[in-house]
Amino acid sequence: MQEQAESYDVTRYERPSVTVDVVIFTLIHQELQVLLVQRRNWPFEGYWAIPGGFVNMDESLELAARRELEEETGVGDVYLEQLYTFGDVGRDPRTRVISVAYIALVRADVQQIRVSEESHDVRWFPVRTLPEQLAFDHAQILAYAIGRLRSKLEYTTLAFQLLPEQFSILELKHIYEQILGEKLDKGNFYRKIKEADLLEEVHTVREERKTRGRPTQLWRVRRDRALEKQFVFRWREDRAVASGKIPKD
Amino acid sequence: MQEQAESYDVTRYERPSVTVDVVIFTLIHQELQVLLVQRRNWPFEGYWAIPGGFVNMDESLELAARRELEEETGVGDVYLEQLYTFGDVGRDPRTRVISVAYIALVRADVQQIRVSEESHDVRWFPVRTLPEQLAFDHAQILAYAIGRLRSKLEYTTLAFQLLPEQFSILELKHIYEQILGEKLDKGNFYRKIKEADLLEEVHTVREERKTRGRPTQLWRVRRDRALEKQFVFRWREDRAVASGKIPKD
DNA sequence: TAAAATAGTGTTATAAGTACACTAATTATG
DNA sequence: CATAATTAGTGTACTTATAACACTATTTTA
Repeated sequence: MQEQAESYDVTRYERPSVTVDVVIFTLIHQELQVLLVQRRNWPFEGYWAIPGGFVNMDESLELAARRELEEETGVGDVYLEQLYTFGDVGRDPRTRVISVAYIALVRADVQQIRVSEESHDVRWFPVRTLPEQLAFDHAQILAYAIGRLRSKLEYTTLAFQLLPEQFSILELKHIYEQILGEKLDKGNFYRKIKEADLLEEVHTVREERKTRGRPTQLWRVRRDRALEKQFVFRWREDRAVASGKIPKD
Repeated sequence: MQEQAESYDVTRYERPSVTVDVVIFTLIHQELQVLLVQRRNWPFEGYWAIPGGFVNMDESLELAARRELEEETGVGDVYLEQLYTFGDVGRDPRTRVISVAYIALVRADVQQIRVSEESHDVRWFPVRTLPEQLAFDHAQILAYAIGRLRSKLEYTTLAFQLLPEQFSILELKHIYEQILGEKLDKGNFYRKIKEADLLEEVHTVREERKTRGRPTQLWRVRRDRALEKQFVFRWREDRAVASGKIPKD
């Protein structure tokens, strides 16, 4: 109510609690996975939930999300994006809670997950085999997050956030297939990623080979192009995003 | 902080205030306009601002936005969509305020704006001639809203929310041009909107003519198709949305 | 030396978007 | 009644992106 302030009194109104929830994605075993915590206390004791926590008075929303992420995974420098704010009245049985949801993408090779005091357990779940019941309205949040990730992948370079520093083009293609949920043509994919001129060859080989066949060529993202904020590698040239609207509970 | 609740105490933490701000768009004189209120009190006294207000404990965020909208414009049944949540620490000098911003689209023929007690004035501003200084971080919110509107128009039927019940195809084209900021080909536009099979003819004529030329054919949106939630009329077949990220203050 | 895996190239077909010229219908006005 | 003006289209050619799929080339291990 920013146009009101006659005699502004901070304590005049009862206030909702504000939390941030962070949907943390990664890629393990070439599969898209999401981090969930198992609740130790009422309500929804024993249920899996999206990690989250209160916003402190002296930190921005994004900072709160980064802190929360750091507490759960020990990971600092990651891609983070605001998803949606969930604020229906009955979504938390304790009190009125408004939750600003974020998406985080962390690299497969750097997760260091911890179990906090408030949780029984912390685990990565493949998005294709999530627990049937989640705490609060977290199933809805998660579904929305996956949809957003899928659609954003089609017009951004977001996929690289999930890959290690060095990767092969077929691995990159595999990520796109995982998140888009469809097979892509190998030849077309090679052509397109080459045309984008976004990658540079890495001249080391991976490990001792055990399989036969031509060895995997490793690549990394060209620093100079990645820093151009304008540049994106689009798998499809242009594509619509899922509607910003969300289904009702 | 939904996974914590050892001995949950509602009063344990200091809480930020939560408001909704509603960026209200309409079309007047074939131009895209936005509703702003002029603040009567400190801070930013005399500055123009996006209308908004506190979220009550017993209403959802969307309901709060609808209430706020109704209070400022008297309009009830409109398109409403959550835009983004702004929560930086210093954005309101009075106290910590987290603001969930919404976009509303109202029809040009139904605005009944009122001046509330807290405002000097309420006015529609063409988006091309906005006040130079806005209150708080509202310039940023507004810029983000216009960008979102522009990109969503390309893959939804959203434009119809701005038109009166009856309209001509050239008027529809004009809206698309206004919001997209580019000229569109007349022939291609006719072809495309006809193919979509979304409109039905209205057999009344508009008013007494004063200009010569073939009279304007009026149309309205077909009820049966508009209700299919899946259906959208895309101006371009597919198009990317502006990044969900927002520039820092 | 053959099999297997990566790393490509070539070609064709389809569809969507763009640009622009052109036709047709209907009205007011001199 | 002729003409200008305005709405309402149609026709067509060009370009580009996507998709499908066959084919070649390279480099390794067994």
